[in-house]
Formats: sequence, C-alpha cells, structure tokens
Amino acid sequence: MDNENLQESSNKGFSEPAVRRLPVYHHYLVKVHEAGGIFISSTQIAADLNLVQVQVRKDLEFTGLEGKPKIGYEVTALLKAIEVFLGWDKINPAILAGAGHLGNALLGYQGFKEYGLNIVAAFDSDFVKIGKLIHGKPVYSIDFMEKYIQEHNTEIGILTAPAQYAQDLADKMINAGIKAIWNFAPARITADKPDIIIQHESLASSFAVLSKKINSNINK
Amino acid sequence: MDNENLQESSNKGFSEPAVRRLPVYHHYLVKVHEAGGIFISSTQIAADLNLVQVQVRKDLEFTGLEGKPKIGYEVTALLKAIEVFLGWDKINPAILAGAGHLGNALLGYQGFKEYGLNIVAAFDSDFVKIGKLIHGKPVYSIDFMEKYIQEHNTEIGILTAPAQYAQDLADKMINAGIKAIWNFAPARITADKPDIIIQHESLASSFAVLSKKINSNINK
DNA sequence: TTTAAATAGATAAAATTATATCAATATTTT
DNA sequence: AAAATATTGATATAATTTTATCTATTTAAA
Repeated sequence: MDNENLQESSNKGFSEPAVRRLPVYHHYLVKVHEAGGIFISSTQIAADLNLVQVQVRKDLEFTGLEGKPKIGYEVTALLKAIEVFLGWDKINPAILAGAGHLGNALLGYQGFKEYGLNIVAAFDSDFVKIGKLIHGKPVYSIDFMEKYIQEHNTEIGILTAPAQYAQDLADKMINAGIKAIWNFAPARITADKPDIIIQHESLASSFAVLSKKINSNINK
Repeated sequence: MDNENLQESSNKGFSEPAVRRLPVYHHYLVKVHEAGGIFISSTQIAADLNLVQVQVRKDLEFTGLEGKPKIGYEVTALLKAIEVFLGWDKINPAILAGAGHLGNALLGYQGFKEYGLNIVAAFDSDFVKIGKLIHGKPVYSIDFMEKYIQEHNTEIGILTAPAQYAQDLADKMINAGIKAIWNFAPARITADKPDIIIQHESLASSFAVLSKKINSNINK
C-alpha cells in the first residue's frame, strides 16, 4: 500500500502526539519485560499508565506490529517495534553546545543510551572547561565546533547555551552540516536552510501549562 | 461530575497548544519591549517567529486583550495580559526533590523568576548535599520534605529524582498537600487524590519526535 | 466440541486544533 | 476629505487527534 503521498502535512505518516506517547509505553514495557512478562494487552497498558485503552491500541498500530486477540502483544517484539519505528535501533551521534548546568546534566544522563543517542563531544567558550572531560565527554572550544561537525559528519546538535547565543550557534551548526537541532535555550531559533529539523524543548512552555492549570483550578 | 476526576480533567477555557505557545510570544515581546517597541502586530510576530499569522492572533485572543486594526497590540499590555492569563503575575513557591545534575540545573536557572516560579528548597538523600546550599537554595534531608510542605503550604513540587523513587516521592508530596507536580523523572507517575495536576517533562518524548523526523527524512 | 469472554483491528463519530476568508475599522496616503 | 491599506475580530472550513462502537478472532472454560 502506498500511503506515502497522503498530504503535505509536516509529519508524514505519523502523529506527533502518538510519537510522544511511544517512549512512555517503551519505558513501561522495559519494566514489564524485566518482571518476566511475555505478553501484554493494551487494556493492561492503559490501566497501568492511566490512559484510554483505544488510544494505546491506536498508538501501537503505528509501529506496524500485530497483536493477538485475547492475548495482546509480545513484549520483546513490541519493544523492538517501537525502537525501530522511532529510529532508536540506530546509534545517533550528537554534539552539544553550551556546557553549563543543563549541558552538564545532559552529558551525564545515562538514559540517552536507550534511545540510541550518543553525545560524543561538548563545546563551550569557557577556558576553564575547555580541554577537560565532563562525565567522560570531551569539552572543546566552541571555535572548533564547525570543523568537528564537518569532520565527523555529526547530524544532531544539542543547544544548551544561553538564549543570546542560541541563533548564532544554530547557524554555525546548520552551516557545518547539522541536520537536526534539539534546542534547550529559551529562545526560538530558525533555520534558513530547508529540511532542517528543530525541536524546541521549552521549560517555559511546560511550566505555562502547569501554571495555567493551577490557576484555572483556583478560579473554578 | 463523576467521570471528571478519573482522567486528567479537560482543559476548560483554554487550549493546551495555545498555552504552550504563549511563553514563546512572551519571550519575544520582552525583546521587542527592550528594543523600544510600543506596538506589535500579529503579522510581525508571526513573521519573526516563523508561525502563521492567524494562529498568533487566535492564541493572543485567549488573553482577552484587544488590539487595534492597522496597529496591533500594545507591547506592555500584551506582556501583562499573557502573564495574568498564565498566572505568572503571582509568586509560585515550589520545592524540588532530587538534587542531582538536573535538579542542580533547575535550582540555578534564573529564568524561572520571569514565570513567577520560585524554588524555595531542595530535598535529597545524599548526606554530602544535605545542609549545604545549591545556587543559594538550601538542601534538606528528604525525610523532612513532607513536614516542610505542610508547614509552608507549598503547592508545587518539582521531581528530579531517579525513576525508581519517583512514585514514592510523588505520593509523599501529594500526601503532604502538594497540588501540582512537575515531573522530570523518566517514569509515569500517578495520583490517587483527585485534582492533582501532574505535568510530565519527558526528554524521551521530545527526543522521540526528533528521532522520528530524522528517520522519516532519510526514508523519503 | 461448544460456548463464553477478552481483545485486536476496523470503522465511525466527536472533539480539538489549525487554517482560511471576510467584514469592520483605524491609519496613512492621495 | 476621500481612497487605499493593513490589521483585527468574527465566522467558516479543514485537518488532526481522541474517543466510541462494532466485528472477527483467539483462547479458555463448560
């Protein structure tokens, strides 16, 4: 079936909300697997994760894996299917710009291995940090970033620098050949080149939802 | 209504995607204001932020502020309107559980002031950290957390502990009277009590979108 | 072997979110 | 003072996402 050329929607062939939920299932399934579970039903997943059963079933449909009526899905097969669907079965090398507190936290985060994300180097302008290791990852001068990206064909850039440097660093990354930027800086960055993927990770946006909900609760 | 408090209650009077975009406008407007801008149009905002003009207009409508045809919105009034709508005009004290790398980064993040978020204390089980200050914020033993919450009537809890402790810490927070939990732990937590707001901040979900987009680009 | 129950998959409907269009209006230009 | 224009607010439409329902299938129990 050729559902490749559906519409000119930004996300071809997948729903972003569903993709955001898949890691939640993945994390849950790892625990089920560790506990010795062989099969799992969408009903069980939904019950344990406080979700609606139909939604779980719909989401898992994206991975292409088929389940068995009355039984459910095979846990290891489902884990693998999610990983393949998300591209987590491949190793994705990434560089990080801005080795401050947040950059530090990301450099030390062990969970990334599970997603195939491997931060290979960090870049900063602070001479105290340059030349040292942070959580085993080398920190180089920000001036070498472009050269590094070009020489290593790195495709993912993680931006954890202060807001005022974000766009400039993004431009440098894109210029050097970066394909996707995961932006933690509290600034909206844009790409001139087409097909550059920019994923904004905004604490402010997340807190806004929380803050608004608290406020609405008070007022009701 | 009875079926209201099983699932996360529906968002009355606001759209979550719109609420997530408001801080983006806010950050942009601060810069416009600093640059001396008095009025701003949705057309201009959309152009600068790479968004669609109608969406910007629709989003700003939520704040209740009226603009002027041919002119736009008054910058300071719009900033204020967004802050009031999101509840950022009030001071929101919060406690943080888990003073690891990420907790450290959040404790030191100056931007929170802008959102009215004030982390007043951190809690950890590491004796090396207990009794010390991190970025000027006191770190107490995790055993004192519940007492602290009760005595200070703290409403917001930030969870930056490892996944395996997340649910237990959440239970303790909720038990002590916390109204909203901002969860950074890579684990789905649930609340028994109704009307507890849980905001999941998942690196995995965010990276999944990035990873899926990279993968889809390669395959096209 | 037959029947009942649980569950996946398919289809449909509802709700939410995004985008398009148009009339009214304030400002600028002629 | 009139005309042109940019922009808002309102209304309408489209797309996406969520939720509901129905049917077929597999397993387990009678």
